[in-house]
Amino acid sequence: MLDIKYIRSNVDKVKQAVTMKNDHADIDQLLSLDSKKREVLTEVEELKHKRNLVSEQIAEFKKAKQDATEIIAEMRQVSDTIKRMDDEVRELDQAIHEIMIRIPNIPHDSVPIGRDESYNIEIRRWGDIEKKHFKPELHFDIGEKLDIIDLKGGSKIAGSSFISYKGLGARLQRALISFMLELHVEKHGYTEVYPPFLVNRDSMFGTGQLPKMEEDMYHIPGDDLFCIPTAEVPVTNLLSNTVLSGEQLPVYYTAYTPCFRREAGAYGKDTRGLIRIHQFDKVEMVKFVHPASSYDELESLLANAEEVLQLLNLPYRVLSLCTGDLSFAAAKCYDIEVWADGLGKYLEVSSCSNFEDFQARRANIRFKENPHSKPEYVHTLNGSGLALPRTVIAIMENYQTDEGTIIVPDVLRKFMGVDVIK
RNA sequence: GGAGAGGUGCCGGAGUGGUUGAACGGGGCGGCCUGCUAAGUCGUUGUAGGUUACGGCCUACCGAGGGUUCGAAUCCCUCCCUCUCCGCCA
Repeated sequence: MLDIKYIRSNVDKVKQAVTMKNDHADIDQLLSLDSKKREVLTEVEELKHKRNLVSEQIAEFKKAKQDATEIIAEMRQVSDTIKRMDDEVRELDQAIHEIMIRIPNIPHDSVPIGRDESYNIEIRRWGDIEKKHFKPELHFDIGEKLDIIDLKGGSKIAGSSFISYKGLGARLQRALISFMLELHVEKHGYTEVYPPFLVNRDSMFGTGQLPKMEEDMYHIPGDDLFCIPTAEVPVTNLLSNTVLSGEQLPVYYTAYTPCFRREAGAYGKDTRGLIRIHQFDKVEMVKFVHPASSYDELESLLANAEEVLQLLNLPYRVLSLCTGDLSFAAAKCYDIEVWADGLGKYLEVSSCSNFEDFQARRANIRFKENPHSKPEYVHTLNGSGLALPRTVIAIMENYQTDEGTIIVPDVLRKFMGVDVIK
C-alpha cells in the first residue's frame, strides 16, 4: 500500500506508475473521496470536542445536584448527528481503502521501462553452456525412465499438474532443501524458520496477494485459510504488527516450504513435466531492513541466490524486470533464470524483489531508529533461493550423461549418499 | 469437541459509568550524585489521524467489531486470541 499523503502530493507520479505497471486505479476518484472525508472528519471532530466539554459540564451539574435535562436533550441531538457523520466517514474510508489496496507499488527509478517481458534487461550471464556430443533427453522423459518422477501418480491422486517424486528423485528434493538451507544459514547469516503452510486472510493481504490474486490461491472455505503460494507470505507476516528496535535490523529469515498455486489461466503454457506444477518446493529468503540500505540489501540477496546456482555449477542469467513485468507489490525485481539443456532454454528459478515499504505498510511492520524516534516502516525484500522443480530440471538435463544417467552435483553428494542417479 | 479463566501502555499489574491516556511497581531515556560500578535522587516516557499562525490545538485508541448512554477501559451482543482441565488424535 502507498502512503495517502504521498499520493496527495505526487499525483502525476502515481498515475504514471500505475500505467507503467499495466495496472489501473482511479486516482482522481480516490483524491476526491479523500478530501471529502477530511472535510467531514474535521466537522465531526469539532462536534465530538463539544460533546466532551458538555459531558464534563453535565457531570458537574449532577455533582452539584443541579438539573441538566435541557443540555442532555441538546446533547442527544448532537450525538445523533455525530453518529450519522461517523457512518459517513466510515463509508468514505471504506471506499478509499478499496481503491488504496489495489494501487500497485511504484517502480524504482532504476527499473527499465516497458510494457512486457520483452523489455526486461539481461544484466549478466554466469557459467558456460556445455556443448554435449549427444542430445540430452527432456527431464520428464529421463525422469520416468530412471523412475525418479511419477507424473501419472501425481495426477491420479490430485489432478493434472501435480507430480510425485520417487526414490532418488524424492531424495534429491531433500538434498536440495538441506543444501540450500545450510548455505543460507551457515554462510549467509539467515535464521531458519519453519512456518505454517496455511495462512489467514490478513497475512495474504499483508504481502499483497489479496485482494487481487485470490483466484490463484488454494482456499479452504471452512476455515477461511489459504495454502501459501510462497514462504514470503508466512515469513514476512511473522513480524506483522511489530515495532522493531533499530539495532534489531536487519532481520534475515530463510525458510523451506511447499508452495501451492492454482496457476489460474496458465493452462496450455509450460504444462509438461516439472515446469509449472500446482505444488512445488522452495527455499525462500526474506529480509527486513532499514530503508536507507534496501537497495544494497537487494544486491546481496540476489548474490545469495546466485551462489546456489554457482555451487551447483548450473549456468544462468540475471534479468532486471521492466515496469510492465513487475509484480503488484514490487518496486524492483531481478529474475534468475537457469539454463536447461534438454529444453534448450532458460527457466526462471528465482525472483529477488525489493518491496520497499509497500508490504510493511500493509502488514504494519515498523522500527524505531532509537527509543525516542518515531516508528518508521521497514523495507521488506525476498528472493527464492531457489525454487526446486526447475533446479531439478536443470540438474537432470545438464548433468545428464550419454548413458542415460544423471551425475549428482558435488555439493549435493553428502546429502544424496550417491554420485550418480541411474 | 466439552468445561472454566483471561485479554489494559515496553513489561507486571490496578481500575466496574463522569478531568483515566489511564493509579502503583519495574524497565527505558535525560539530569544530578558518584574515582568507577552498584545504589540513590529528580524529571520524562504510547500510537494513529485531522488541523495549524509549526508554538500548538483537536479527535480516536484499554484484543476486534457492533450496541446502550448526554457520557464507556468500565454495561450488553458478536467474533478472535491466550491459558488450565477433560475428551479426541499424528
